[in-house]
Amino acid sequence: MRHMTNLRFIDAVAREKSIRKAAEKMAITSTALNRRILQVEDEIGQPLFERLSSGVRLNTAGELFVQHVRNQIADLARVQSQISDLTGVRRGHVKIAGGADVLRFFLPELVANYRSEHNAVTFELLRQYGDAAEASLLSLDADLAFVFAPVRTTDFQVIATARQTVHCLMSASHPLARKDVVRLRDCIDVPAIMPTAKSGVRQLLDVGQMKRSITMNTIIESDSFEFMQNYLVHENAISFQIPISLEPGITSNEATTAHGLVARPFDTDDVPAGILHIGQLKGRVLPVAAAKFLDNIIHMLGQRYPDDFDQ
Amino acid sequence: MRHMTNLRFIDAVAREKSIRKAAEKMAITSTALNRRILQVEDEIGQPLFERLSSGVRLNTAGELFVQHVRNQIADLARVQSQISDLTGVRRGHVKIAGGADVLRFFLPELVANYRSEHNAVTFELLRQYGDAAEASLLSLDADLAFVFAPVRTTDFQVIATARQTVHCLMSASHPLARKDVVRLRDCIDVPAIMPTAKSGVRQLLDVGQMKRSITMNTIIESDSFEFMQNYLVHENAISFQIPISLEPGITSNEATTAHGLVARPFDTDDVPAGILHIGQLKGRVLPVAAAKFLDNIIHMLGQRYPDDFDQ
DNA sequence: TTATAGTGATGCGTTTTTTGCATCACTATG
DNA sequence: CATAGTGATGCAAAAAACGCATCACTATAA
Repeated sequence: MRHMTNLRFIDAVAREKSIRKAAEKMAITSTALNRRILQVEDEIGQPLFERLSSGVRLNTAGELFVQHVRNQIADLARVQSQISDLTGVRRGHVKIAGGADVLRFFLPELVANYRSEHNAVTFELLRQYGDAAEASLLSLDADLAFVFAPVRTTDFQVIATARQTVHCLMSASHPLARKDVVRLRDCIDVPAIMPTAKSGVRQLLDVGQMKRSITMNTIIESDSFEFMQNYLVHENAISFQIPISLEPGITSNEATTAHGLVARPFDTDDVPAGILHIGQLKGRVLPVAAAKFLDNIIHMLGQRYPDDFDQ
Repeated sequence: MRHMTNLRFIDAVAREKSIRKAAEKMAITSTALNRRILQVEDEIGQPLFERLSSGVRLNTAGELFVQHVRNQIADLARVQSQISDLTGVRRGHVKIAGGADVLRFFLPELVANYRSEHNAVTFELLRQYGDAAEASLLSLDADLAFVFAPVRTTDFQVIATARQTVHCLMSASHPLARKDVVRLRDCIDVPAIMPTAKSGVRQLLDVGQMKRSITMNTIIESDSFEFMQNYLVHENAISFQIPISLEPGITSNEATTAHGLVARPFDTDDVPAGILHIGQLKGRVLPVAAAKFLDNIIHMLGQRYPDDFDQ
């Protein structure tokens, strides 16, 4: 859309904090871009950027204006998606922010299903935890976000929640695998691979350790599921995940997966269950594709966790 | 704002339902305007207007797009007003739709007060009743609306209400002027000047006439307060108004106004009191000036009708 | 039926705007 | 004090927008 170029340029400059860098990214000369910025500032009647020796920075007016610009860009996308939807072809681009948990099995399956029906819809998956995911909603870099504990509740509109019990992951031959429910005290001295501090699982585990005054034997900290999983094959350690990131079938009594791992839930008196929140920016009207995909998410969650699901 | 010209053009064409007429209004050649429209349609990927022999008309996609365009225009105005507000000078333009009732004394006083403090703020007063006022909110032709009975409650957000008892207006020498409260049966055969059918007062009177099975002696129907008032000086008739449109002091026992008229309330068992609603488009963030002016409206109503006011 | 007045679309030469190069003025950093 | 980075600006070339004249079409009225 032609009339948006100035707005996109301003957005780019705000992000890059440099006219020259933004110019390069937007494939235009810095001088042309500079003049466009000056022109807009002239029209507004006051500067939007502070000029520093190292580039530019938004001033207060600029902050207001850039928020407006991003709204406009997002709203245009929504309208275009609605208009496309009129002809029957659903087009659009859905941007989702979430932790590694949901990016592992849940979203790939869901996105693939959706795209098999609407192949003109494209997706963007941002691996971000908590704060960062919420910030992406606010800057309109994401349409939907998966968050464990929403912070900015004034901006974050919760659409649905799913209760997730922390599970203990280990080789099928591990002694703990014989239990139906794992207690935290069982894990003392057992070599443990901890998820990254930003993840929801880790925060729940920390709460549990505080409550029971237990310090687990952390040998490795990682945010890579591939690493954890492959490591457990070599050393008889334990790791932690929530159901949404577990391979299907891994919670059964027999190790049905190729690598011979099983998962057992923690007693929720020890490690509290986490509430996974699916949300959007409050008050925003989502593009058709994002709204429909959200419906799918909710449907899938309701189907998969009928007892721990809330809408 | 330069980047908005295309959008404003589209808005104009949608309103005028003719490219040539819109072109004239926007001070541009019809051919230039035509090409801009074609270009936008090309960018969107499908037409926004149907071409008729008598002009153009929005199609479904166009309806969606024009609503978006109007949102953008309004939102830009809001941001500009917010930015101006940063420097301390409050600029802006406030658009208010309401019946003749509120335009008579209430709004002039309020607007004058406001402008004495913020003289960079301009106003636009639209004389519209009910439906039309709500439609103006929706098309963003108005920021605020005064309405008696909101219809589209999904779009109309009520900010405050004021209960208004219908009053009977007459010469101080009229027999009815001796009563403190007027009953509908007192008005039988008394020559009456009725407000226009669209007004809230009229609808309340009609309810009363139905309820009591009374038909008043309507000799004149008008929506001009000036006419009514001046007529009552000549013939000993009665007319009807609500407090917000009454001259200050006219409800006192003595006729203190120059023309010697007094007002007496109806018994609300006969003619029900109307609820005047002040509202805005639901979900919309108003420009600074409009929001602040709304505060003043609410404050004034709360002060003037402390018992019949609700927020 | 024909004439007329209205509509939007289009080819083309002119005008206006935008762009890019070269360069200036300035400032942190080493 | 040199250097490498920043945004701003004069000027000529390129691109976009504009306005005139005109076409094709369609209701409406004579």
